Amino acid sequence: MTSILVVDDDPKISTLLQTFMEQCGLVVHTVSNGQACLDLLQGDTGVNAVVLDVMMPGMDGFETLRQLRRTSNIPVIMLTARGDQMDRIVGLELGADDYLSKPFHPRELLARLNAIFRRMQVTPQEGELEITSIAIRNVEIWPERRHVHLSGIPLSLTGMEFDILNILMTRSGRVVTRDAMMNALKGEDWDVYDRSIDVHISHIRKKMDDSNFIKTIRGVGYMVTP
Amino acid sequence: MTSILVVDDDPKISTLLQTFMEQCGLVVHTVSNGQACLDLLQGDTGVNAVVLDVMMPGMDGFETLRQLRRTSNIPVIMLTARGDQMDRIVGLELGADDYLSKPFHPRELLARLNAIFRRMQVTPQEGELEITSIAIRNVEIWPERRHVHLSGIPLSLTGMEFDILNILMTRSGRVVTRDAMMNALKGEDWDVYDRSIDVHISHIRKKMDDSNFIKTIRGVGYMVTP
DNA sequence: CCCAATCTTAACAAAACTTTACACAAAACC
DNA sequence: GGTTTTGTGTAAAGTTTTGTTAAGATTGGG
Repeated sequence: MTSILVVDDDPKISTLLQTFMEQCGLVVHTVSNGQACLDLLQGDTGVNAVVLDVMMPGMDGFETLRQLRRTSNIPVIMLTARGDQMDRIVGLELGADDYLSKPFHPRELLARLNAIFRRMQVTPQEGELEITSIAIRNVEIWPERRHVHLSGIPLSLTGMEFDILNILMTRSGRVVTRDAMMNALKGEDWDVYDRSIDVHISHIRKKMDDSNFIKTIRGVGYMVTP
Repeated sequence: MTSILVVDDDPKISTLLQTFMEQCGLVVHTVSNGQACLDLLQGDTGVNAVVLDVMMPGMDGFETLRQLRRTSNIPVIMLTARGDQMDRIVGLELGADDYLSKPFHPRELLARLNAIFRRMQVTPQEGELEITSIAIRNVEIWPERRHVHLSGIPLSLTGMEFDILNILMTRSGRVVTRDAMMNALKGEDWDVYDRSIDVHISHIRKKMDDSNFIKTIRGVGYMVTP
């Protein structure tokens, strides 16, 4: 029995999706805000996928996704304002599995859910492997433990430095923009001068005594190559 | 090594995607019609995903996908006319994994491919342990790592210099026009005075201490011969 | 409340990229 | 062949972006 959680503050959409999907044989739960979503998914609830609206009062969809991804890789489809390319890209970078632009036909949502389940080919619960460490070249990082080793020797980083290195290694092989970092590290409501990140990068490089591990992609951001 | 098949009758799009994705370390094949796509995928070709245009003369994308799905569940991203909701729904119901509306930025296609691979748990790192390089005469280049060796000695290039050398070596034996370079390196919306490339070429030649490795094709562009 | 560690901002230095300018070379023309 | 036209090589100046340092501002523990 496949179970879906719909997170949307607009009851019209929630009930529309609920009735439509229930007719198609799905179990549907609905909540109206991000916090409730996180709370609900905290335990082992048997939910197979989440449909998450971006625009919500209080904690928005991005923030919800960001926090959700700390502990879970449950499939998430995001509902974005129509045609907003930025929303889509941000969502995918934060780890969304798909998105859907409003307005949309419930039928299309269903098609996408099917596509995701077919792709996964395994029941969602099975696929949750916990990452203990990521190793790239002579650097190994334990995200949960917040430890880093450089050539096997512990490296002492401050909180922000660790977060930045962590996000770069987690997304190795892809460029991470300063904006993406700020979004992933704190919330949208973090208006920090971009250059603050440059300073942290500089400090990390100095502590690592290696200016090449983190590459500068001029005009875009930074990257770690696997 | 991740391998992609692009199916599109428009050579402009095919080459644009090919150059962009090759820059990103993917192996890209292109064919211009659905039948060729099916023929190519008949055997075990090691292709990891298909990018399929909907609107093609003869067998269109839907028919191609339908026949493909009889024997394969390889990931397929469809390219649809912009904003055509019906196309998207039909495509997803036929078993497409995602779609992308034209016009789109190659970067977004890449983001979606990554999303699909992540979902499939075929993480790029898994297949990319092997370092692939292109070696021509006394020059060896590692596109993913962004490293170059000249006669076995590391050569220090700036980002733009590397990109230019990389595209010339990736497409060795063929002339690359300045326009093609600008398209491949940045987006279509990059209005730079052509001569900027000449200056970079000049710098590369000086750093390599070799004016013959990159040949000038007067009135056309530049070329590296294997 | 004070101190110390950390984070942010500001300012300047350095690097990378683009544009300009002119010398030179190749092709086209007469 | 000599001249004009066109395209390229490259030094140098101009612009943008990033690196680095150091001075505030913030935070959290004692």
